[in-house]
Amino acid sequence: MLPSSTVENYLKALYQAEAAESDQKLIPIGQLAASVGVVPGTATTMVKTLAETGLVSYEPYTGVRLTEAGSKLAAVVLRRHRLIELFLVKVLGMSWTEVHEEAERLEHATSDRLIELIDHMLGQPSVDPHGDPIPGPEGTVTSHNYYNLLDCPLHTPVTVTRVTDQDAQFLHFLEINDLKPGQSIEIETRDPAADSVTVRSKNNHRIAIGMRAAAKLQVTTSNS
Amino acid sequence: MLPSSTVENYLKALYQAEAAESDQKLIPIGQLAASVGVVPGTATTMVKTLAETGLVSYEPYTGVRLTEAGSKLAAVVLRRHRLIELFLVKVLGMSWTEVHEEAERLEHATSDRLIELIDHMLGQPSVDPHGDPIPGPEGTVTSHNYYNLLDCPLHTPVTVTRVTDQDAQFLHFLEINDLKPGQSIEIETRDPAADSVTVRSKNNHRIAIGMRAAAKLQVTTSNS
DNA sequence: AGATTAATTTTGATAACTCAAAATATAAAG
DNA sequence: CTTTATATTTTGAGTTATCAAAATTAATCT
Repeated sequence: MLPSSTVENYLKALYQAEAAESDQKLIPIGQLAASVGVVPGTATTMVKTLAETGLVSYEPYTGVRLTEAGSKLAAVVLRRHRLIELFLVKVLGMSWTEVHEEAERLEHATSDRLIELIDHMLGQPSVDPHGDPIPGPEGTVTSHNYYNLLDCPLHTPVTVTRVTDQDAQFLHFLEINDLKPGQSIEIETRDPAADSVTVRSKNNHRIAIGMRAAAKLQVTTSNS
Repeated sequence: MLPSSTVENYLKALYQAEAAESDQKLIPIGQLAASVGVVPGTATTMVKTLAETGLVSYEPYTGVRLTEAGSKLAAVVLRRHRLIELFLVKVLGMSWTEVHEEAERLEHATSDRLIELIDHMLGQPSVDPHGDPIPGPEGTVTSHNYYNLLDCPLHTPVTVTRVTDQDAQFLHFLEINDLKPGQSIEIETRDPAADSVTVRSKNNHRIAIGMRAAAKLQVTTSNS
């Protein structure tokens, strides 16, 4: 039986939560519920059926974790999502700030066939417009460990390579401030007390962003 | 409230049933149920709620008809479906024989925005790969009245312009016999007793097809 | 008209997903 | 080590869409 889009969304949320916590601890139900957008009770019920299907392992009052099978399925959904995003940007000329919503619906309606055609047309890309890695057809991911604006070296040119937030407002903010993936920037100051990071971007423009936002911008140095 | 894909499918089925019957009579519930793929009782229930929403008018034991609103919505769904089909063929290189299934799912997951981008990229086309007319953004259709292989003139070159069946097997049959839309053909014989129509296609190939199939092939003469 | 047949509607159940709010378990704080 | 706060689970109920099968209506055929 093929999974409903609801199931796909739960798995995807778990996959991303697990990826965010680099260690392999359980995801609490409340967090899962919040990111899927349901009340906690609903998530509990759903998780129990996912556990019966063998897609997650569940420890009551403690949390959930994807099984091998669940993780693979989630990766396939993310593959669809990210290839669609890139396709919408590259082929249809949509803005990277708006493709997330669209992909969120399309990812549940595309056949494997179509996804592989898109993959081929795009030249088997490895990252989507936000710099998120695109899993392979079998759900294998090659994930890099980038710096973010909080731990990268100061006064050193770095390139924005990944943005770990899909909010259109935020992405738009990055766009108008030359902080899109691909752009070269340099950190000037980092002030935890002021909760602020000062960035020098293209054309020597200076912008201060909060540390919450800074953590969402991942960068690479020229030698990595 | 935006309509569920189930509702969209019911409306689409009704729209196409009404288009098939050129006169404006009611569509019997049984027929609707069959084309949506549910048992009649289910269709009855659904039709009653559609009637409450004002999308259809319903006469118990007699049949259903789309209202103005329902008709418009159905046309918008068909617009999505047909633009997607053409897009899949033109841009992604899929075969016209296989795009129907894919569009059947995608049509419920595409935003107006995306549809208009596709429309623009394709140059605001008027027909899909099967020759079906593409309704405008507001649900307006310009429908032609083509001949079909049962009533077109004999021994006269005609061009296949529309195929009113989405079955992949059938479409594949047409493809390998040079009967795709755009192809020029000529009717040689028509024999009701034998339930057979003989067609001469490109390269003087002759093929006999049943009248049931012949009725699904619409053609235009050179002067129309 | 009366009986048979065919289509339609109704009824009762089910599956998947959800919420609100009560009950319970765990963690934190005094 | 109790009390309090927080997170989780359970319970009861609602929505949408479906089917099987019984009941009803309409149509057809002597």
